[in-house]
Amino acid sequence: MARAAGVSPTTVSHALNGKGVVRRETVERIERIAAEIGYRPSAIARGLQNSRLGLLALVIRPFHSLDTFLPEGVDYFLRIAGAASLSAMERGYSMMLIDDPTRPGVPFSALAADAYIVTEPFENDPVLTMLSEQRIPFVTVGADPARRDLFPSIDEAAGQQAMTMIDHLSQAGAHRIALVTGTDRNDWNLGSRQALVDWCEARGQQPLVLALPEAEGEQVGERVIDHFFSGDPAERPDAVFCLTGRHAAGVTEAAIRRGIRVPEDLLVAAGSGAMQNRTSSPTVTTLDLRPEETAQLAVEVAVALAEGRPVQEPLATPTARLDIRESTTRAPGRAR
Amino acid sequence: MARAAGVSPTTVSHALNGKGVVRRETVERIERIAAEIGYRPSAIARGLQNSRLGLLALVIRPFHSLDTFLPEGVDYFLRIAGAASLSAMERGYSMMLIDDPTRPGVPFSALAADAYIVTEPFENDPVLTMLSEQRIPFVTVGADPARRDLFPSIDEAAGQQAMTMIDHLSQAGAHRIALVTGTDRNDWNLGSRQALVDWCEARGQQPLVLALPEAEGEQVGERVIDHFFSGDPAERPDAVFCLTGRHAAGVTEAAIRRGIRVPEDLLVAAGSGAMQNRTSSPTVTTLDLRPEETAQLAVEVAVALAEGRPVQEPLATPTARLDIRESTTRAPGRAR
DNA sequence: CTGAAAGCGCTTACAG
DNA sequence: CTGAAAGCGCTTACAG
Repeated sequence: MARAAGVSPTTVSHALNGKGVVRRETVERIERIAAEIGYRPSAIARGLQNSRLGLLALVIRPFHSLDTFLPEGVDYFLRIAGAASLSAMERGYSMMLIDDPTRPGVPFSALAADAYIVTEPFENDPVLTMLSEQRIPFVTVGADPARRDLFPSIDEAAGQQAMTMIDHLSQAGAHRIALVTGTDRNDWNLGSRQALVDWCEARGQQPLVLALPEAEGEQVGERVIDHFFSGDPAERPDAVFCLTGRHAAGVTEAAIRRGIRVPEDLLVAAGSGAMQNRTSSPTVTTLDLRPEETAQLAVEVAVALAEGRPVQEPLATPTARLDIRESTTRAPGRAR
Repeated sequence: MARAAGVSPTTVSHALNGKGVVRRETVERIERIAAEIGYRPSAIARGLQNSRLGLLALVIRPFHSLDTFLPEGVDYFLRIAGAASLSAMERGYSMMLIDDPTRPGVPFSALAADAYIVTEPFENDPVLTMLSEQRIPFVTVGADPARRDLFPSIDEAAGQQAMTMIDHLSQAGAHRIALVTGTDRNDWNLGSRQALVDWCEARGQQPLVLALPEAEGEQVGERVIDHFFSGDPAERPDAVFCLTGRHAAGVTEAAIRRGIRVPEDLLVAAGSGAMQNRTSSPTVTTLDLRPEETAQLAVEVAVALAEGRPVQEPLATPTARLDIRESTTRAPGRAR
């Protein structure tokens, strides 16, 4: 480019960036020639100056166990990703969706972001360890359960969200609530579990909790029913609260297959919604986690960190919205 | 790092990349120290060598007129983005979701991808012009209607997909099919329109076509009905084929509000599905464009281009799957 | 107003 | 086996 315009690289740089002092005509000539030959400064070379590319990365940790962003009917991750990409754009950043940046052989780019957003980190998550060791800015959505106040994080208040549902089930007539969590050791699973345990303790009940792999989706239905309904009839739950929508869908189906009526004999609810919960019969009550708002907040924080600006803590995700559906709505007078 | 290990940068580079010849012990020492101080080579500096970052970019052009990746109930774009990100990872690339890289003030990173995927480019799309001028590799999903064979593209066969639906409507009893396209001048809208025009011509009919903004979604319902049902009764369609699921949802609602029964008096179908088409009453027949497979193919091509490998043309998106629902299913004997 | 020099943090011939 | 030099494509003091 410098050669084409017959000037030095310095002048090209000055002219195109409006820095320094360059004669008007020179600027115009350089701009014209740049347009002609389709010259654009290399983003990489520019990034090298201040080690900033204007790039954010989103690491969706549950992907690790789920192996997809698109579990059938589950749009949570995609909604996070879409909203985060949008928010990033609005702030002049690009957003990159990556898997695990600690894996050997990741592309250069996976380590080149100015700041990272890590959703649902695991206990002692190696991704956070790496990021913090390298002093790369990051914010998590849901804390690392083992390092709660060590890193900037957006609190999910998993326990509080769980209580919203537990209260609802209780009001809907449940006396004995069983909880089905996933197996990932993240704040969502652990925090929700703790909330139920505390709640049961306060009422002198033994908590009924089962952890099953998120990835198994609807398939876990039979196992959940077997687990809670094969023992002492006095110990059977009258409500099952599954953290994932697909688990709840599977439980609902399995219950009905076994002749357990939903909601008459058993209330079922999910801590996060899947499409099938809106279309199944009965439809299933869920929590809408409002991932779009969470993503927006996360991007806001990530950008601040990338630019070295201070972040106002504490940060929290929006309160989940309770979508009450048939699975927890007993017709008055028809309750068992 | 070099200083910390008491060796030259060259040796560090050799040791960490397994290139050149370095004594075993030296390699080990360097690796140990690197681990200790959390040293990782800068992705940007490495990228500068071969101007490759291992970064792909996805430019979803309809975003321009839609202003969101998440129109209520429409998961098409997100499914493309999610699947593309996944496929990229599998091939050792990161995927970046960006808006319009030609806009002034875009982040450096938006111009730093090794190859671009542009979905649904517009006629004479400036994004393609810029990319081709700068000799940045790219592939489009759906051709630029004005430069059909100029750039590598994955053919959507919009006309063929439209014919699938037109044939279905015809078999379901339609004699007069109206088409509602979007207003973006892309291959999808233009190709589908052409297919209907040809089909009508072959049957000596005047084509009934209306283009309305994609972004208006369900709102267009009334306008579509007004447009096609206010004139000469002999000229009224007995089927409306909307390219977008939200348009179809709006048309179905509006028709019913006006006392036009669906499917008895009017068949309605959509060229791409939205959630509401599966849950409305009646449910609406749609085409499933299988965005995941399209995304996977696009990434495959983009990676090949980024690595300078030849691409096997012609390329085509998978054949859409027809999801037949109530809006085009007349009970036998009950048809008008 | 313009350009030669140094530097961003690495890698790659090449010389020792 | 190791390191000094050059270079990737820019930008930023600084000198002229």
